[in-house]
This record gives sequence, structure tokens and C-alpha cells, in this order.
Amino acid sequence: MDSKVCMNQQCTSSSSSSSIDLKRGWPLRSGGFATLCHHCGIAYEQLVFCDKFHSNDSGWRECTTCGKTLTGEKNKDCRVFSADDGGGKQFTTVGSQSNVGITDKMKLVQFGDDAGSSDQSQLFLSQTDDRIESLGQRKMKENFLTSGEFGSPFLSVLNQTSVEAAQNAQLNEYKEYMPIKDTHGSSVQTNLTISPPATSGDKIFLPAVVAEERPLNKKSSSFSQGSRSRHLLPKPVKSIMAAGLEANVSSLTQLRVARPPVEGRIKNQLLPRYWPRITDQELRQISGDSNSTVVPLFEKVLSASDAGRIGRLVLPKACAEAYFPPISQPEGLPLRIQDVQGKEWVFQFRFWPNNNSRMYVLEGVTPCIQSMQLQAGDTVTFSRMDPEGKLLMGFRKASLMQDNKHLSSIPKGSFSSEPFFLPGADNLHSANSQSALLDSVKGSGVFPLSALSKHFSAVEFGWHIAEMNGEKTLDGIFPSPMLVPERKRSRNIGSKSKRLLIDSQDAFELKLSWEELQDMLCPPPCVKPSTVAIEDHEFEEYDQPPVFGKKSIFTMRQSGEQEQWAQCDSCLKWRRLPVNVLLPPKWTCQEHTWALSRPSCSGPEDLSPHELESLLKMSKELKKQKIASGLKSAHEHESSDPDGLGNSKAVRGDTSGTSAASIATTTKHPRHRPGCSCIVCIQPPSGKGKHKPTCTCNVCMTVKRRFKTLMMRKKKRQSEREAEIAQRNKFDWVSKEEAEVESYQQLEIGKEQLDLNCHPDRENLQQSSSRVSMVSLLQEASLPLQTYLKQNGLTSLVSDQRVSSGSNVLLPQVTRESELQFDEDQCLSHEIQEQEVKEELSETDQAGNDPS
DNA sequence: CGTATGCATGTTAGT
DNA sequence: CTAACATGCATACGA
Repeated sequence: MDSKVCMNQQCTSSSSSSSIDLKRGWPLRSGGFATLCHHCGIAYEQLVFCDKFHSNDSGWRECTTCGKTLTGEKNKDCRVFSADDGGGKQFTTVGSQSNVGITDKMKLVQFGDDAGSSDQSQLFLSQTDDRIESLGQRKMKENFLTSGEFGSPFLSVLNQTSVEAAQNAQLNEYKEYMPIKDTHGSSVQTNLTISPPATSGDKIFLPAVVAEERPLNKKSSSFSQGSRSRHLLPKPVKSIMAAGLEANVSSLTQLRVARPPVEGRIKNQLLPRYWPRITDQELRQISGDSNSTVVPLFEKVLSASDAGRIGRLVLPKACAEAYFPPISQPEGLPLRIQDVQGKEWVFQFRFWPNNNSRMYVLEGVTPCIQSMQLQAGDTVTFSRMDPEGKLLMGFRKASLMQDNKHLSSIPKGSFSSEPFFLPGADNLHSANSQSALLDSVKGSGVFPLSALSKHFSAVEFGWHIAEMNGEKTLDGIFPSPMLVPERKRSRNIGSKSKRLLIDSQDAFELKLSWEELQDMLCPPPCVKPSTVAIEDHEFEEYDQPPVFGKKSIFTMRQSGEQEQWAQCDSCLKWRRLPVNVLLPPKWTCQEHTWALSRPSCSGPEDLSPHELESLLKMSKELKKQKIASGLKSAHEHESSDPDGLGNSKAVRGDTSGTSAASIATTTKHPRHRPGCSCIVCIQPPSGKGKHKPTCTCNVCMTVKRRFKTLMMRKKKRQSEREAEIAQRNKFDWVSKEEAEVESYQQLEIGKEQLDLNCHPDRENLQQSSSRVSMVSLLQEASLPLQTYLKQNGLTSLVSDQRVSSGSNVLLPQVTRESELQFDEDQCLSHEIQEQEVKEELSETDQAGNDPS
């Protein structure tokens, strides 16, 4: 007998000595091997990958790990843990497919470490084996036929598996269906024939459940579902496999499992997003010490409509038809619901005809929704308490879900309320999420049961017990658990418009990405810059746009010697480089041409461990400061200008505020899109302290360059205007001041023809078309605007800019520009930069259209 | 006139 | 391409 250590740390027996008798296990369709602990009755799956194919519709040809259909060849990418591996390793492996399922009905699920001290083990009973299912269904049928009791006789029976005495009998039965020796599966594959509850008059009949055995490789027979019959083949859906794989990543620290329906009728219909994600701890907690068992049915993320005042909660069709009483009339049935506090809710479960189909809704949910303070983005979970047949209507607040990502421990007796988190990048396209979530963050309330979970206060998790109209009308369908890919989970939060919004966390990450991007922007190589001086500061002017380079760290020794450090992409060792070197995005030691003796990756690092540590630490701190100052400035920014800055904020993708800023188009940047690398969009967030006055980062350099160009052009145009005005003054047409205003008004007009996504080359073209001497322009540009204005006789503007700071014509803008001192505390704010670019471009446009 | 209701329609994900 | 679903909208209803 091969014994393995029970990984259930809640096992009442000595965890080190409790064992699992493999003889008493049974093969799973996943290819794994389920076993029971002698002592705690918890089942674990022993993982067997790759060399075991589990059945699909057409046979045993699907890799249990990757989900690929194989033709007798092992998938080399899969991890293989032989069932014969010693040391219990296979029990601690977070397997891919093994995560696919937990058999609720057996109440066997036990994650590896409830105390959470270990990050290694989560043991899952595999997705319900059809053979188990067949037994279960058979038992269910038997129970149903004998007792006629509604509810989950199957569950009730299987719950007994936690009792030692029951195990033997059951396992004996399992053996009948699941020859242990054949871990590839038994020679039969089971399909289910389930008839939904049918009503006859007032009486609701229980579903007839028939376990049907059939030879392998035979297509499962369809079954009738009355008027709603469907052909359901309990095949392992690929998405399920993928889900399991994906979920592995998070499963280490996140025990919330999505549990696909076990039951064949809905197994292939229910989208993963509706799979209930409830931890086993939660299940146990809810069921308490009673004999009742909570069966997660499905869950739904509330849409705006669901959570709105209209009070209609759209139910997933498959769920409604599978788990709720069948209704033939659109009026449907009332459902009585009561929460843990005894408060009772009554919903009307009904449907609307829709495109030859039905649209199921729960009506009258507003009071409940409001009572729970649920909002769009929050999740409502429907479960059932068996054998009573009560419905459990749980909810999870979407608020602050991300905060719990790190949680890996589930203290005994508390809810494991790790949220389903929003995938970072993936969320962006899933939008997996998000204004709704943000809204709920803002308005998150405290829910009764959240108090139960002091360790997880960030996520409210509550349960309501519902009884379906007082009648036991459920048809005994049992979802089995499974991890679900987070991306899928949140895919459909909100409507299409909301899908354009991103979670604050995502936005923040996105913002960081932007900032990281800044670090990667480098002056174009092999392009000699021309040096210009503005306000006593020398700037390098490049004719070509910045390029992406490898990120490096600049340091300065006490001696004043500057150094640049970069990490080899191959060996990850840090190499010292000259400060003026620009590395390609991908760089390795072999390309370290500046080294005295060109090192190879095998060579020692240029830094001692201590130096490296301090280098990285310094870099990290710098980054932190950058982030902090960015956030601070963003907040300051937001509070100081609640109206006008939304656009630029959106352009930056900065949604660090409480409201969900949209990446969508803005009026100022009509063609801006995420990922846009136009000059506006690559600007750093505004705020003081972002960049030092002497900062020579590419953004600052670009900004300065733009500023200079702008000023040059402005002066050029001014001088032209002046000439015109002087001519006009001869005829006394307009006053000098009016002419000045006019010139600015023209700027204003030109702004409307802005193309912010102009091609970088465009500027060069513009510059090349300049008829003015570059040297003279540079000289002019070097002068402060005030000087320039004085020189050009625009004294009124000079005085204006001193006096007026609140005028919202264009003057202040110019003033601000003129006052920009790069030797002061910051680079230009984003808005100013933006404005400059606009003006610059508009001027260019205007110049291009200017017949003169 | 405000709200509730039922249906229609547009969008999206899944196949 | 289609089913599902979120939501818009017209109508009904009641205060």
C-alpha cells in the first residue's frame, strides 16, 4: 500500500502521520488520482500529468495539463508527476488540470494549507470524474426514488464521505465504477440524462436523473430536457483546461476557486464567468457545523442595469434554466429570500421572450441590492443550502479586491475572502472591469458578514439564505469547483462603454509603464545634437525623435565621476558603461564594446554584491520618489483644476483618482489612443519635482526643444505681425494692442486645427521650411520672452503678464511659457507642454496656410 | 409627470 | 454567425 502524507493541516489527526491510502482512491478524468485521508476524510488528487490522457468526447486523447488533443504523444511542455513519485510531492504540486475541479458534492475539497503558511500546496480534487458522477447521480436517483425528497440527495449522501464509516461503503461503490488500476480511466464513460423538474399542476416533480454508462468512444447520447432539451456532452472543455492552467498562477496565493457545474446539463453551457467562486473555507463557514452543505450554483457580476434602480437583475440563461425552477409563463414565479439576519426578500423570477429565446430576470432586487449596498461590478453569488434546498445568495464586493492579492493564508474559521482580482494587463482588454469597480470602491459599504472575516476586511463577502418560494424545486445540479482564469472572470463587467474604462490599479500600473517608458526614451543614436542655450541652460537639440533604448542606471561617484549601469539581457549581470552610451533595447555582454576587456556573460559582474545592492536600492528609491511625487502631483493637479484637466489626465492614462478616467478620446486629443506615442501622450505627469531643472531625460529634452521651437516660431510670427501692424498703423486702422490681440486670436483659431498625432518627421519638415536663419532664431529663442517682447515693442504684454495671471485668453498661456524657467524646480507641466505643442502645431498649420 | 414594464436593439463573446 | 445579454425606449400606469 502506498501511503502519502495528508496535506490537510486541518486534519484532526497528526498531520504528519495521517496518510492517504491509494488503494482507496480512484482515478479521475483529469488523469489524476483522488484519494481520501483516513483521518479527515478529505480527498486529494494525486496528480498524474501528460502520460495520462483523460477522456473527451471521442476518447482519451486530451492532455490533462495543456488541454491539447494528443495523438498518443506526450506533451513535452507538461510537467509530469508520476503517481509513484515519493515524498508526497505529487500532493503538493499545484497541478494544472488538477485544479480544474473540486467535487462539491463530496465535500472533499481541501486546499493544501488552510493556515496559509505554505505557499506550495493547494490540493484539489480533480474535476468530477464522470465515474464519480455516475455513481453520484445514481445515488441521487436512488435517493430521489426512495425518499422523494427534494434537494440534493446526492449531496447529502456524498457529504457522508467525510464520515469514516461512509467512506468505505462509498469507495467500494466507486470501485465498481472506477477500477483503480486503470488510471487512464475506466472502460466506461458516463453520461448523464437529466430531466429538469417538471411541473404538473401545483406540484413540482423532481428531476429524473439517470446515470448512463456507455462504452468508450461512443458519442454520448443526448437527453431530453422536456421542452428545453439539449444535447450536452460532458467533455472537458478546453477553456476549462486553460482556466486551470491560468488559475495556477494565482492559486498559490488565492484560494478562491471557480467551480464549474458538475452537472452535465449545464456543464458545457455555463460560461466560466458565471462559475461560482467561493472558497471551500467559505463553504464550510457558511454551512457551519450543521449538516447542511452549501452548493455554489453560479454568480454574476452586476451590470449597471442589474444594480440600477430599475430593479431587474438579468440572469444568465443557462443558470436560470438549470438552477431555478422552470417557468413556462413570462410572469414566472416569486422567490422568497431571506438573509442571514432573517430578512426576507421576494424576487420575481421571470423571463421575457427575446429573439426566439428567453431572457431571464429577477425583478424587485433593488431593495436587496441597496441593502447590500451592491453596485455595478460587485458580484452576486447564488448557491444552495442542501439538503434543505435553500438558496444562498452571496455577494462579494468588488471594492479593494486587489488589496488582498497577497493574502495566502486563510485562518481557520474565517472567510477566505481573497477577491477575484483584476488582472493587470489582461484587464486592460478585458476591461475586465472597470468603472463599475471603481464606483464600488468609492461606495463600498460594510456588510454584516464581512465582520466574520477580519483578516480580509477589504472584501466584503456576505450570504443570504434564500428559499425558492418555499418549494424545493431545484433539480439537484451540482457545480464542481474549478479555478477560473481571472481574465475571463471579469471580462464582462459593465457595458461596452465601461469596458473602455480601467481599474485604478491598472491605470496606475499603466502610468508606471509610461514612466518606465520615459526612462527608455533616449536621444537618437548617431545623431549629433546641436546645442542651444535657453535661460542659461544648454540643451541639445536633436533633429530626430527619441528612440527607445535599454534602461540603465546612472550613478555618480563621490569623485564626481559619472557612470552608467546596464543589465545584460542574457546573464542579467550589471555592466558599467560610459555615461554617454545608448544601448539598444536588447543588450548583452557581448555587445559591451566599451569594456577594456570585453566581458562575456561568464565574466564576473562589474559590481560587487554590495554595490549592486546599493545600486538597485538607489534606483528603486528613485523610482519610488518618482512615483510618489507623481501621485502627489496628480492629486494636487486634480484638486486644483477639477474641470480642465480631465483631458490631459485621460491622455496620461492617469486614473489614480477615485473616478475612472477614460482612455477614450478626449476633446483635446481627439485621436489619442492608448499606446499613442505622440508628443503629448509621452509627457510625464505634471507636477513639481518630477524632473530636476537639469534633467536631461528625453522627455525634458523634447519638451525643451519644443519650447524653443515654439518660441522661435512665435517670435518669427510676431515680427511678421509687427511689420503688418506697423504698416496698418500708418493708416490708423487698428491700434497696436488690437493687432496683438488679433495675432493671438489667430493662434486660438489655429488651435482648432490641431493634429496632435502628427508624425514626428513633420516637425523636421516644418523646420526645414523655415525661411529664417536658424542661428538667429536660436539666438532669439535664447532670450527671455520679456526681452523679446520689449524688443518688439510689445510692452503691453510685458506689463500684462506681470499683472494679469487670471485672464483666460491666450495671454496667460504665453506668460506661463515665458516664465518657464528650466533652472527652476521643474519641467513644464503636462498641460503647458500640451498647449505649447498645440500652439506650435497650429502656428505651423497657419503658417502653411498663410498666403503671405 | 414620474415610474414601471415589456420589448427591441445593439454589442459582444463564443463557436 | 449566433446566442446571450446589457440597455434603450416606447408605452402603460399611477400618483
